[in-house]
Amino acid sequence: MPHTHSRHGSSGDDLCSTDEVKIFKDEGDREDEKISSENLLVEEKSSLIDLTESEEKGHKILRPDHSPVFNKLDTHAPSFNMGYLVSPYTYANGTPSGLPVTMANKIGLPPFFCHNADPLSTPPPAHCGIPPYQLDPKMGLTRPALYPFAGGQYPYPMLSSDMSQVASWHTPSVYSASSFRTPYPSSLPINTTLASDFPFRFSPSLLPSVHATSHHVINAHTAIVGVSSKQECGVQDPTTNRYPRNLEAKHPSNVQSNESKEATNDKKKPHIKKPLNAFMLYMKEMRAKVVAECTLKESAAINQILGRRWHALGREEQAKYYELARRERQLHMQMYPDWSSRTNASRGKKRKRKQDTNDGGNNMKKCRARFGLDQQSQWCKPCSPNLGVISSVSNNGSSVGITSNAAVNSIGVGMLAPIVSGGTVMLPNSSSSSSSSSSTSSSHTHVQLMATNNGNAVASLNGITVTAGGGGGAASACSQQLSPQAPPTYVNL
DNA sequence: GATCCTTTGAAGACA
DNA sequence: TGTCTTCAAAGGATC
Repeated sequence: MPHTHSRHGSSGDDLCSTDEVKIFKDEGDREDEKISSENLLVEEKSSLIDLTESEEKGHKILRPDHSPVFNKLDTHAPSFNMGYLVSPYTYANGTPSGLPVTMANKIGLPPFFCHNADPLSTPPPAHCGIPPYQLDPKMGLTRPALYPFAGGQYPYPMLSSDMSQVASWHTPSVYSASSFRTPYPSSLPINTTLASDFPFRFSPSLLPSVHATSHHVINAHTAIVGVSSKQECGVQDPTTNRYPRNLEAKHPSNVQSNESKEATNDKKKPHIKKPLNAFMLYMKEMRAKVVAECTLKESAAINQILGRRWHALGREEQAKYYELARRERQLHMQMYPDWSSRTNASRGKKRKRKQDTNDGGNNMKKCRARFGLDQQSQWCKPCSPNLGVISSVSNNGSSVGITSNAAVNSIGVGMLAPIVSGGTVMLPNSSSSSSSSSSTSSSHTHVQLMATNNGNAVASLNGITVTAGGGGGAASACSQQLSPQAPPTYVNL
């Protein structure tokens, strides 16, 4: 069987040496619990995989609970332990702004603040693409009228009481069916043990009814997809002079005679996608949240955030995704015993240019070059951890995306704040500048926001007033603010 | 319309 | 054995 591997995660560990991720503390004493995956040795990660692989190879290790994974997750601690979960702000009606971190921990709350203030709305599963925001193709991420507050206080608690609602839909969905595709055909036999152990990628119709809970809002997306135009027969790679690996008859002498025939055959063959690895599963789950938290829409930027968060994820949390991925592979292997990644290795003409660092189309690289940042830098952040950047006004002119180095280091997202004259929003300071104190206020920086008539944003941080030009959210500071008229302004926090 | 970008992990190919 | 490459997802950007 092709599903054996001899490698364990490598690139991620490499990143650990360069990718700075600050470990934030909760208000409580959860410091000890926070085990960053960056601290994981390669051997440790390997052990995670080895453990599951040993099971995969038939050495079924006795585990106390093989119930659906998402059930287990209901009780575990949140994935991220950030110290700035608690908003010091109040609602417009003056009620306390949200749950304390400790409570958030108890309910398995992710460390994300959520703009969705509608307590009646149930955020959709990540894959549904319906974030609790209105996504206007022109205006970008928008929200329903959210600025009815008075007095200029930032009305969006980083963690509102409504977050319990968020928790209710987020936490179970970590491994819930709603978060993952259902790639396997119902006609294929399913090992019942496995199926019961791995329900999240089966639709209710594909599984015994016992799994068809109300939580399992299944996306009908399947791993078997029609052959798209991308999936053409392999061509010789001009850079490597290689021929696709999955087509044995791709030698030039055979290509001409077999090309059209195989192309026809390939088009008839359903494309069986690779099972998702742990990180992919994590991304699929978390993407919608990241999109909702900030103004980002570009997947590349979002993936950078998710990559950071993945590294910041505790070992235990990661292990669950590794386990999930292992089951994905296991099930995939059962469903498609003849399939191997080799099958998909030559889907199209797509050949990456990873080694080409002079790619002029890379906005991040452009931005780095413009601001003299090294290649490891992300988000146009300056090198100093004590610097921050106010990015830009969002497209609808009613909010401003703010990102600081601290925010990037901690959660990797920009903050979206409404522009109000005299409005205030807080940026989380970096862990280096925040003590272990439980005082929330000591770990945040107050930012005064003001609107201007020309669509720019004026923000005042600790008495320093800066102006940022129009554009998008935090990521847009990179992708859109390349105009010399409106460079991002860095300020000391 | 195809490809790129960006991330991590899995796995095959190759030296 | 180690290195390289591709593909999984995602969607805006670019060609």
